[in-house]
Amino acid sequence: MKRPPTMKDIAAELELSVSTVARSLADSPRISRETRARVVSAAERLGYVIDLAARAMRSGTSSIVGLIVPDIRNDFYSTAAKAIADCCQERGHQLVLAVTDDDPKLELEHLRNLRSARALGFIIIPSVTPAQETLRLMRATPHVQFVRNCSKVESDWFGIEDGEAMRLAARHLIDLGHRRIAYIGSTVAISTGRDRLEGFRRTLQDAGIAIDERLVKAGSCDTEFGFAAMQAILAEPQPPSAVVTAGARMSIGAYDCARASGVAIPSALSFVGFSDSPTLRWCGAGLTTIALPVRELAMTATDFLFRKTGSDFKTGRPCRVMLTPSILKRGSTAAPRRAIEPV
Amino acid sequence: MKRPPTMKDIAAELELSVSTVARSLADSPRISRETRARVVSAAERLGYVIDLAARAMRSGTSSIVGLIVPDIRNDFYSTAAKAIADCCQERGHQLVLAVTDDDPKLELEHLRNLRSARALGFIIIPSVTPAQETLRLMRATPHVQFVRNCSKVESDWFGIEDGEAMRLAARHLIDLGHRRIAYIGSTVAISTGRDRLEGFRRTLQDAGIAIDERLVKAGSCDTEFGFAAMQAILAEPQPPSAVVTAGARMSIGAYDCARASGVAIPSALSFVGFSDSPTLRWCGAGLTTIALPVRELAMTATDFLFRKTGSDFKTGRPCRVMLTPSILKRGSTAAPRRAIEPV
DNA sequence: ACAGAGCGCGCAATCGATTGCGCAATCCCC
DNA sequence: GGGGATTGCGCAATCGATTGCGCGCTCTGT
Repeated sequence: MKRPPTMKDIAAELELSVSTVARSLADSPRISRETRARVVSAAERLGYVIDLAARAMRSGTSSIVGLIVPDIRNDFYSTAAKAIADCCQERGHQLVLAVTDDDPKLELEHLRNLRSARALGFIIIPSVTPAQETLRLMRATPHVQFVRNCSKVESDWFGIEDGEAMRLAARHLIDLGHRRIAYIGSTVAISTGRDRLEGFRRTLQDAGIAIDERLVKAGSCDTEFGFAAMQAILAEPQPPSAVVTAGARMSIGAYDCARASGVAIPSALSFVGFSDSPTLRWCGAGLTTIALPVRELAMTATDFLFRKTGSDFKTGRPCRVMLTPSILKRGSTAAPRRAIEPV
Repeated sequence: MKRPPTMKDIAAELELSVSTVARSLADSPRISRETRARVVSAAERLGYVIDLAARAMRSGTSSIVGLIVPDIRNDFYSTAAKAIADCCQERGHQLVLAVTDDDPKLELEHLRNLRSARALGFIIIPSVTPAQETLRLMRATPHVQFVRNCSKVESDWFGIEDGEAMRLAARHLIDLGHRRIAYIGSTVAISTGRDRLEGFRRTLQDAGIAIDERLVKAGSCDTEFGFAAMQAILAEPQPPSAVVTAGARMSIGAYDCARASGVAIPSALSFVGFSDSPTLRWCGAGLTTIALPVRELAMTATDFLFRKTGSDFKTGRPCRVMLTPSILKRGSTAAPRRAIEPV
């Protein structure tokens, strides 16, 4: 519990001034080789570690990087968190984890905290409806938006080709012979929800398939919604032969509901999940799913944030990076029982 | 990017001294009601937020809490992280996430960083073989050990009844009629690995069942080991009729291997998983698994850490809290094909 | 041998919040 | 009405690292 030694302690030990100690540890050229060596050795011996608070105060900004996520239990975000943590660790930054539960109030509070901590910058998956002040704070601090994009703030955005993801899913089902395909996704209030649904619609349209709006469910991002949506879809007089999901959590809920309802997958219903994790391979004969290059995306975003906060950064138009998802074809999709001829 | 306003700005605005501003915001009784109100309103108007670095410097300790985990993608740890993040958020602390990958070097580096940041304390799931300096740093900072216990440091420890967990698993299988039961767990170099194996052994012994050491696999904590261990077990001339796993990651790997090998679960092999997550319910007819009260445990541990760092804390003997796991009986366990009579 | 150049190091201010001490004004009571 | 008590606020130091400036010493060239 005793305080770690400071530069003052080292200076006293060696009968030097604090300035000299500071310059030695900073590798300043104005210090003789010998003195530097003595200082470095004494620092090590005494167990000196720099006081980040003092440095932050002096420099006006800390080495803290914020990560603002709706849900850390979500495999998608925890994978991203791991990648981001790795990047931060490499560069000697502290990663502050802020979980919002998609609650704008919590989100704002976390943003305020990060501002209090004079965070160097942050990576944010914006909540569905950020508060006004949240937007202001975002504009006032270097940051990147991750996956979701809140267009009310002009920021750099690192996302996935959401439309393409759904095109892959829908195309796969269409190729298998499905014509009546349901969609369960997140609200169109978020960019990702909008783009995914858009991609789904377009693909079906391009294939000349009419969309039954009763089979299109877009709502909240949680497991419960997925469950309820699937329930509603199964209760339709003319249930679909396939379902596409467009969100990791709701995908889980939807699949859970289908299983609980005794629907045979894939013989009675083909199911395309969203996002990937080791456990998903277990579902029945494995889950056909949309895989996202999460780690790559997260590392790209973090690197960019660091470059941006660096001194040599020229600010230009907001950067926009989109990585392409892929589809993992496994056992939860198959041709429909009776292939229906295209209309 | 412009600096947030400071107390000095507020003081200038109101033609007061910085001291008065500070005392007003700190709700000191030595300030008139009117002045306090003016200060508070000006602070709000200017968008003042306290500079945590300055406060940390003055007080000698920041409001940062460290969370040192081997793997944030593990559902067990991410659930704990969520609970801990919630606690921190409630109390206005920043949670710094440090992922070690069970690498002692990374672990040490993170500990050094937290010391640099003058962290208030930390919650650590110790790596398998912490470095000497890691132990020293642990002793020098308030912390609690979570789940795993490194007995080389006398700390407060919040864990689960590991022996009891395995007793539940083994007992369940024995009651179903199994007599040849394999064990796949983590290395006995960690406390949890030791205690779990111990619990497994004792339960079988108590039931008068001899243990075939060829069916006992204890190794690293990862998915790969689980896979390999299961492979080895299935290759035995006399394979078991049931398997108990004692770790979330290796449980996944083991199950994966069994499936890949075409072993029918539960008819040819009963399988007890470890830890729980929404997706686990999907495996075949659902996975029988050991459920751990993660959230409760994490919140208890965090609360304790806060109490410990508080001023009114009387230090006594290290605290030791053990919560009890439960077993979720689902579809991956059943009676063996031919019940074997007890020896 | 002397002036100027260059090297090595210390002084002191700074960042923002906090706090012990002190000063002035008002108040109370007898 | 006067002395002590109380109230309301400012001064200045402090935490630890960083940095512009300057001082003294050594070295070099002529």
